Amino acid sequence: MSRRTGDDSTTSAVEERAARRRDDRRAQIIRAAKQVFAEQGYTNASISQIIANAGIARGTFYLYFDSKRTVFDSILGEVVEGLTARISVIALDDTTLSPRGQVARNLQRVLAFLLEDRALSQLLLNPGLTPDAESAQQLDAFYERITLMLTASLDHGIRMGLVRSCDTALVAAALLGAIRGVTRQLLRNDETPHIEAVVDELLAFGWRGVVVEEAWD
Amino acid sequence: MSRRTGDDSTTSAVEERAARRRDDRRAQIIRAAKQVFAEQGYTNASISQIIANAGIARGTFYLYFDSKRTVFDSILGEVVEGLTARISVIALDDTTLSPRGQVARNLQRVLAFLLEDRALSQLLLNPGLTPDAESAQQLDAFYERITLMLTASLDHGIRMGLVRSCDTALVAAALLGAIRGVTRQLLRNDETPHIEAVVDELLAFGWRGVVVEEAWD
Amino acid sequence: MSRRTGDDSTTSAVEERAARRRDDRRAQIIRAAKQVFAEQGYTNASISQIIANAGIARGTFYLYFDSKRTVFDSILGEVVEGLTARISVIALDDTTLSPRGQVARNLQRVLAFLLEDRALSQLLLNPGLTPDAESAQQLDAFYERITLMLTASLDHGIRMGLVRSCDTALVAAALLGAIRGVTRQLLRNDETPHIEAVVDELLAFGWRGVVVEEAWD
Amino acid sequence: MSRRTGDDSTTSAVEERAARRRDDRRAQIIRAAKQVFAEQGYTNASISQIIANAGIARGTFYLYFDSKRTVFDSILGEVVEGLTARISVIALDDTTLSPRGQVARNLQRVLAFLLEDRALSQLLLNPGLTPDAESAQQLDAFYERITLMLTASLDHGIRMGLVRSCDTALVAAALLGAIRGVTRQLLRNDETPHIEAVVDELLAFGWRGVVVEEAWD
DNA sequence: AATGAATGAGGGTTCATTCAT
DNA sequence: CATGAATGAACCCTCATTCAT
Repeated sequence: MSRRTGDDSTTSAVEERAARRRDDRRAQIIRAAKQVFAEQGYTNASISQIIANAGIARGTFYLYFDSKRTVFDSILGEVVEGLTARISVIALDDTTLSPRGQVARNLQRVLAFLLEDRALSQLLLNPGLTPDAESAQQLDAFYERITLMLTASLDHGIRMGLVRSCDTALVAAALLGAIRGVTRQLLRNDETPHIEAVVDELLAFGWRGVVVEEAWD
Repeated sequence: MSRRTGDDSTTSAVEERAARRRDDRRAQIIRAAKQVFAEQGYTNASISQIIANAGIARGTFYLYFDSKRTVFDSILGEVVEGLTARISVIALDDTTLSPRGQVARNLQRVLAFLLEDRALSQLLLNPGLTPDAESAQQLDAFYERITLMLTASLDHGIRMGLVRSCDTALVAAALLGAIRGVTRQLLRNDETPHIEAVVDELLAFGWRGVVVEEAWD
Repeated sequence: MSRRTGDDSTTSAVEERAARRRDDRRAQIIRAAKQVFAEQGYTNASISQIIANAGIARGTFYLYFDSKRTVFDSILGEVVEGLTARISVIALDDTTLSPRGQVARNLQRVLAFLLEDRALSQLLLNPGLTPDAESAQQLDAFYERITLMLTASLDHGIRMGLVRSCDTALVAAALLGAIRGVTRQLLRNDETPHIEAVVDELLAFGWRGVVVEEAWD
Repeated sequence: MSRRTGDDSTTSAVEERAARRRDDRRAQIIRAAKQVFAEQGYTNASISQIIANAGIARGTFYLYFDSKRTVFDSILGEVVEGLTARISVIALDDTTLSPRGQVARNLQRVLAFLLEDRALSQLLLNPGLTPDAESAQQLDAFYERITLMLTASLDHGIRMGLVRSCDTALVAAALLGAIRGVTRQLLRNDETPHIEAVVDELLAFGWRGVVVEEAWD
């Protein structure tokens, strides 16, 4: 069905522009939807609000997304993916950056990502804004993954004599909770904070809580 | 909406029985609604589900509550009130129980309360399950109150030389987050945990993170 | 959920009246829907038209039927069932009524049934008014059944020496078509016809065809 | 909408080619639409299906037809016209072909036309596949015309002593119905039948009915 | 006090039609 | 000529709320 009459074999300029416009529209809708979902939650949000927010007609929405649910899943996928991409596993044998430095870098990237798109963060922090139990589980699964990573790190740290002996699963939950709590706090205030300072403070809090003192710094 | 508090002496036995029946019904509906709200969130929950769960007729529901919203607010009020009642301000001059002991007692009471009614806890932990932004703010306000209490305590601790110097607002947010994180974890597992052990672990985590080491037991 | 307090074990008068009212409503909706479907066809018909025709509110419709489709199926089932019940197999050994008489009786009952509810008949005569191919096949299956019955009768008649040798399947289709054609004609005219006369004429046509024997080849 | 009929001499070759291309496109769309309408009925059919079937873009459709309705009317007109052209009035004074032969020839032409384009025939046989009551009446009017022709022929035949005395309107309806019934049957089966044999059988049925004369009353 | 049939505003979605490119 | 993105009216259905019994 695509035409191309006397053109060279690569994508023509016209097609390129069309593709860009299409992506723009999609992004525009996602932006609008994200905001509405973050404010109202999935169920309460209405297509009417989304399209009003995006400044498009009812039918246009369905040109870019199959359903209300589809946009939401797109958004949720985006945030989970975005975060996952910003977290790298701590390497204890890294000679260029200390474990604590690596954690700091992870935190910095994550916080920067979250503060950049507050609506997205609201969705991430509130599993209840989600369409249904199934969707909430997608988020839960993400958090579970993080918690397991943290638990494993703590376990490893204990074996290395760097971390004091403790119920690592519980402490991991507490650590993740602390990060979420601080993030929530940051989002509440409108001014963008000095991320490095926040990370330092957060690390100081976490470190002094879990470490065996003699073994560190 | 509940009658009789001052209870003038003319109340007959008949009236008393009627009032008790009324309160029972109310409680029955609240119980049913709480469960449905916790599972589905406010918007997704339907009156149909609530009355089916309560085993009453549609009209009966509206005999006891003005609207769907009203039940929810009742429930939310109940949980906030219940928690507030279980938290007492730390008294540094208390000679019978150390500050740490007082915090432990608070935590124990709060966790016991939450684990006792899991549906309630879900609502508390997920502001997104709430009817709207306004209602979510009621919860936020509660958390804000707790955070301010914690901040004040930390500030006081710093002045007394018990707590290391830090961004107390941020650390307070982290502490509250840690508690929420652990609670969430506890609710996920079905088995009821040994609360004292959890509190010990949580305290150890928080303490070692915020204290000036030399100054404490 | 059903109550009954101090009542006898059988259905109470109240319940009976409620059941009757319920059936009345259902019938009222079916009546309205039948008319709309007959005039517009399934797809073109709208719930708005049906409820306007029935004089009820939107929600009320869904109190009695799960969906637009459900009403339609109810109606289609009713007509197929009604017709099937009015057709009895011809018994050649019946001593009280000749085969031709039996056919006449069948035709009379069928025509009377159809003329009694013209909307129903429209649906029966026009498979195209149906929701989809699947639903149309339900009708087709009915006609197929009738055609097979006719074919079998003709085959039997040939073996008995009563019917001239012919392509019975084709003649059966012609016979059924003739009946449908006449019915269509009757429905077009508003006045209710003298059914017996119609049946006589139809039978004469089927039996003997149209010619005056002596005058032809 | 189609240009050039009187065809003034100034038409250039270029214009001619353009006109032909235009007609081709039109035919292509009609072909696609016919199929979709026959399968789904007017209302169920969507422009999307038609253009997908025709392999053209959305806008192109509206370059050739004003609306969905317009294509349908074109198609309906085509079939009615095609049939009308294939039916010639019976001439009793024709010395080269007997009346029965003339009827046979009519039937052959009609059946051949219908079997040639099954989609068209579906539309013809199912007034319910039509946009609305108004459109259905166009079809009805066609059938009415045929019925009147048949009635007139029968009346004439009676006056000539060739046809037995009967309710000619009713018998005409039966005859037309028989033809439609047989056609429907032929369309159901996929294999193309031997038309002459069918016509013979159909004529025999109409002429003589189904009985073996000696065996009855 | 209790019931449940009835209501109608509002939800998500589809689709014939238009128009800038 | 041809395209396909954009439009918005209209569709089917849900559900909080009311009210006669």
